Amino acid sequence: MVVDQGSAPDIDKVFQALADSTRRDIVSRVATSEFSVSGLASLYAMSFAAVQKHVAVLERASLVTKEKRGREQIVRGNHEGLAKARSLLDGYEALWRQRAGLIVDLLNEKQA
Amino acid sequence: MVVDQGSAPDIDKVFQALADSTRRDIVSRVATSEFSVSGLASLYAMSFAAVQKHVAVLERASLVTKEKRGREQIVRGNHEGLAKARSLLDGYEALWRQRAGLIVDLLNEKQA
DNA sequence: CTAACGTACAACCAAATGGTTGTAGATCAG
DNA sequence: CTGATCTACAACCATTTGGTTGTACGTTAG
Repeated sequence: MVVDQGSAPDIDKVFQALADSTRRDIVSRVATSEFSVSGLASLYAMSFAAVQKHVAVLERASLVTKEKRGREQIVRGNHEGLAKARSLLDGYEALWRQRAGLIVDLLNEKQA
Repeated sequence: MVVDQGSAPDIDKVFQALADSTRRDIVSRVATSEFSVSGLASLYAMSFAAVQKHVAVLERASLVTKEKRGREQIVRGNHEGLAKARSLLDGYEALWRQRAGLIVDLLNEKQA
């Protein structure tokens, strides 16, 4: 398929991970600096375990990485997942722009 | 501001909508041509009602629009929701590039 | 008019999600 | 060593999600 970049389950994980405002906030914070999991947890009005789960979701989506440092786990932004999502949306954008001048579009109007 | 970035719940809906491969396939198909809901339903190995629900999710996320034509509902791509998601991801990308410690940054990209 | 088609929507179900509390293992400070 | 801190993970709960079937209604074709 034209738009497909990476396997569907992986893309599912990326968008699913981004579909939560707490997780998006974590992504934007770790994009510019490092945080321990507990450092992140102190920012939100929810339990440590809840934040831990959010970080795990982001990690599975390749949007962040964790690295053990002493007794802390340092969370950093990971470009990989973000790039996946962006390239997919760029693909849709390209399709969309392609549509404007497409005569085939008119021919296919009744097609199902 | 040129592009409205949208409220958090709206963004939630867009990413949530994109976190399903059937819905992403619908988005890519209606990006270039029109489909009735039943036309879309014939493409997937699931019930009409299931596809109807997927379209409803996409519509609530402003990723598609529906327009009644006779007894059919014509589904078209809508640029609005897509633009929302893209501008948000572009924002993350910008944060990422602003990040201090650029050497470490580049090393991380090599690994990915 | 009648039958078939396209849609809408409700009710139901299993699984996933987002949160909680509690327990336990490492690691650091004193 | 002891205690505080950071993390991991299990169990539990309410809500949402993604699917189903069934019913109802407007629209088009014959």
